[in-house]
Amino acid sequence: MNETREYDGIRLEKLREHVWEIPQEGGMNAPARVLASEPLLEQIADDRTLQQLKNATHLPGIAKYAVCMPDGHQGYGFPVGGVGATDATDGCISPGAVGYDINCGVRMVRTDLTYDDLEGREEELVDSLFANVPSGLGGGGVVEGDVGTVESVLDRGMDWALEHDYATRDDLAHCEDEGQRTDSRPEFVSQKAKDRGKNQLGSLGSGNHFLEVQRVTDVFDDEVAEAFGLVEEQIVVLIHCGSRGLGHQVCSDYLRRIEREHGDLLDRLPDKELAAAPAGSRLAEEYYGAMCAAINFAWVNRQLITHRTRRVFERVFGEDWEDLGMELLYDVAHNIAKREVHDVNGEDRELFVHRKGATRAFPAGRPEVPRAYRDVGQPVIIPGSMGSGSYVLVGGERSLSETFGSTAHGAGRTMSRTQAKQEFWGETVRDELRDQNAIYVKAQSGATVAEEAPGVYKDVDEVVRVSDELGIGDKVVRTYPVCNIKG
DNA sequence: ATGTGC
Repeated sequence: MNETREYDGIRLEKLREHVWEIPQEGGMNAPARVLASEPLLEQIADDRTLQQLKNATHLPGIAKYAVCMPDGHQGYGFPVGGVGATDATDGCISPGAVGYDINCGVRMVRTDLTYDDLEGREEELVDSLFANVPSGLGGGGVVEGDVGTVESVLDRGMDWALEHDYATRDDLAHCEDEGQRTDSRPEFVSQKAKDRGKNQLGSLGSGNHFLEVQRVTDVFDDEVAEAFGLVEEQIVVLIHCGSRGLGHQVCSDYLRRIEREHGDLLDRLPDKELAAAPAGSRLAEEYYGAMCAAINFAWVNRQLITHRTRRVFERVFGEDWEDLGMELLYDVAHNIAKREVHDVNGEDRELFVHRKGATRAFPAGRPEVPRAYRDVGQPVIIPGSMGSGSYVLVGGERSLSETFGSTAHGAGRTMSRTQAKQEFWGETVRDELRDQNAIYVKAQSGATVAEEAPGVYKDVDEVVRVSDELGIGDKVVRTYPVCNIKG
C-alpha cells in the first residue's frame, strides 16, 4: 500500500519520491499528479491548487494526467505551475489553462563582464536601466506604434524586430519557437486589444515582472555551462515580462465568447473559470490564432527591452554591446499552449500542451532545441525572488515521458499580494537588500516591492532540487541578484 | 498578470 496524504477530502498516493497522484474518480477524465517534496506539497495544499488540479482533469480529451509542478499555486481556474495536454482533434483548448498573461516568459542575456567590473557602479547602472526601460502599469514603451505596427508585430514576432534592427539573426535563433508563432492570426485579436498594445511595445509592466542584473555564483555542470557560455562571477541580465494589456485583453475576450457560445461545455465543467472551446470549433481555432499572435507580441516586447538594455550597458561601460558579449542566451515562454506531438501510452498524438507557469524543458536531440544547444538540451530559465537569485537548468531526459517536456517556472508565491503589503514595507525591503545583500532595487512603486518581497516566495532552491532529482530539468548554474528594476 | 470591477 502506497503512502497517502489527504487535504480537504482530496487524497494523494505517493508513487515514488516527489511524485504524488490523485487517482481518477467521478467526472475526472484522467488522474492528476503533483511533483513535489513533502515541504512543497504542504505549501501547495495550503490554497485551492489541488482542487483546481483535480478540476483540470475534467477537461475533455485530457491526456495521461494533469501535472502540478513543485512551484504550483492557485490561479484563475487552472493552477499556476500546471501542465495539461488535451487532444488537438477531439479535446479542447482552455484560455484559463494558458493564463491572462499570454507568453509571460523570461530571457537571459549573457555578458563578458565579471562582478569585479560592476562592483561600485551598481547605483549608476540601476538608475540608467530604470530611466531607459519603461515599466509600471499603463502606457509608454520603447516603440510608440500605431495599430498597423501592432498587427505586423502580431503577425511576425521576432522577425519584425529583425527587420527593424532591434534584433539580430542570432537573437531569433535563441528564442523558443525562434520567436515566431507562424500560426498567428492577428485578425482574431480584437481592436481593443490592439489599441491597448500599441503604446506598450517594449515595457516591463508591473507585479512580478522585472529586469535583473545578476552574477553567476555556482556552476553545477561544467560541460553544459560551457555550451551555454556561462562561467562563475560572470554578469548576466534576466528579463521577465509578458504581453501586457494586449494579452490580457485577448484572454478576457475569448473567455467571454466561450461563455456565450459554448455554455453547454461550460456547464459540464466543475469550475466556470476552466472555460474551454472544443477542439475543431471555430472558436478554438480563433483563440489559438489570437493566442499565438499575443505570444509574438510578448517576444517582441522582451526583444525591445533587450535592445534598450544593450544601449544602457554600452553607455555605462563604454563599449559596443557586441564587444561586451551581450548575446541572448535563450528566451523561454512560461504561459502558452502549443500543438505538440507526444507519446501517450505508446501512441503519438497531437495535443494542445497547456503550460501555465511552466517551462518547456526539451532534452538533447530534439529538433526544436537551437543548434548550438542541441547536444546538451534547451536552456530552462527559472527566476527566483529579488533576494534569492535564479537558476539556469537544462531540459531533462525524463521530461518527455513524465511532463510532456516541461518543468517548473519559478519560486511561486506563498501569500497574497494583500497579505504581503501587510507584512512588508517597500522602502524597508529595498534598504535591507542594499545594506545587507548588496542588491540594488529601483521600482515605480513601493507597494510593488512589498508585494514582491523575497519573503513572499517559496524556496527556489527546493523547487529546483525537485526538478533536478526528477530528471525533468537539471541544474546548470545559479545566479544572485545585483541590480533589479521593476514596476 | 491587468487602463487593479460589472
